[in-house]
Amino acid sequence: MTSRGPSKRVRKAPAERRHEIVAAAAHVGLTEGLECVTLRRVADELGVRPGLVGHYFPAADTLVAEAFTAATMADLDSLLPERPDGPGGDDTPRAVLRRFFTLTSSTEFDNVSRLWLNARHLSRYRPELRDHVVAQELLWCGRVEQTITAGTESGDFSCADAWASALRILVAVDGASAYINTSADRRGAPIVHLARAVAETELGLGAGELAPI
Amino acid sequence: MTSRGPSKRVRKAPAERRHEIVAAAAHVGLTEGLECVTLRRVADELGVRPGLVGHYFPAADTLVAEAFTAATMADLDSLLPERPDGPGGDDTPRAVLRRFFTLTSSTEFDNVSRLWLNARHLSRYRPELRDHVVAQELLWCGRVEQTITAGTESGDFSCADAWASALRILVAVDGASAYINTSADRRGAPIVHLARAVAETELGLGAGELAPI
DNA sequence: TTGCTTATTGGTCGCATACTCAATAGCATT
DNA sequence: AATGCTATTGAGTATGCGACCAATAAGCAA
Repeated sequence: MTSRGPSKRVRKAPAERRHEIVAAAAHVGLTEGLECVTLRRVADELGVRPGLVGHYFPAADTLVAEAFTAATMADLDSLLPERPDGPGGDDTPRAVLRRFFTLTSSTEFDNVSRLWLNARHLSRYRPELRDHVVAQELLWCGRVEQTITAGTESGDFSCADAWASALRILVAVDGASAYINTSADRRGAPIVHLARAVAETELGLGAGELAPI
Repeated sequence: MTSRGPSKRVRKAPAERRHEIVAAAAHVGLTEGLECVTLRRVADELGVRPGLVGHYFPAADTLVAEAFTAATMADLDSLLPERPDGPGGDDTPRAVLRRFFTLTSSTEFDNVSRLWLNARHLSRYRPELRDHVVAQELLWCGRVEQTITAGTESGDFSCADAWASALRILVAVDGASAYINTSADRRGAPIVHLARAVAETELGLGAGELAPI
């Protein structure tokens, strides 16, 4: 059980404490939504007083923005490894994309879909968050582009403009996940595979070549 | 100029007042976001006291939900007329879709894109709004399906499953509009035409056949 | 004109948020 | 063991929200 009374105060190095706060904020944002990333909610998560969180983040917007980046960065590397054939698995670009589409359409990814939807809307009001979201969008798109380029060079894919194709593939992914809070039960419907189909078209592959094995 | 002091109170028929409130809430939701649809904000818009709005909407969620429906219903009929060849223009299904893609990718549609993004996220927390969004999603999809079916019967389109195609087309539209608050400046990029390209593929048309004249 | 129904007001209450700042106490250094 | 730096607390301010309710007055009907 979590400690009830005012626990003995623990003094930590600023860098460590700050990192701890961002991690807690990322967890709250991922599971409950970025609107719930408040000084009080994050402080509760850590068992500290709200004032402490406010001390490290004089503007709450900064905490929300960093929470988003922390949460999405974690998924990025697992979904799209920086070097498709680097250490940690000699996956072919085709295998990487296959895994990408399998994971992004699984229910494990639902909270991540919610987070992106959340962040893209909240960016309307919070400029600092907006900057972080734009940066992540570019990062993800670049990572997909890397994978496509690698596949084109190895002869697996046939693609004239890797960046444009990456853009279109991500549009399809984001479109499919837009309904996560409303008509998510329609997932079994044709929309789940739209992103995969778009990718196959973009990369000159036959239908089903990026489907899970 | 707007009246400053407490203007003489005006007494209206409940039905009229209620409709007026929903219209004002829809305007606020469309231009400033559904989070700004509060009892106070809507009351200001109308020049009445917040208590009055609260009287007509004992639960604020209801007002937000109805505001969303009112705002989206207005666009639906202008974008996708119920009878493609009915009164008000003997447009062919092809012309209807052409206009649909032209309008949805114009900047005039930006606030509508923001509204949908807004509503789909907010549905996470507000069940009543969620119901309205789901209903609108079905309505829009059905309207696209109608147009596709009409085009298939007239021989303009070639489509096996009109409903599935309508779903995929809307996924592409929503995907393209997901970046409205973040990377909207990328609109000139290939993503704008993705939805149109998806539609052309789905309906067995050649590339560019749904492009603006 | 008088009276009555009820739409509308004005105020309050409880709760949650961000933000500020002096006071406190943990921990490393001396 | 004593000292000093500063991480941390606790309390307070200001703003905004939804919800509630008695008092008021607008406009219709008699």
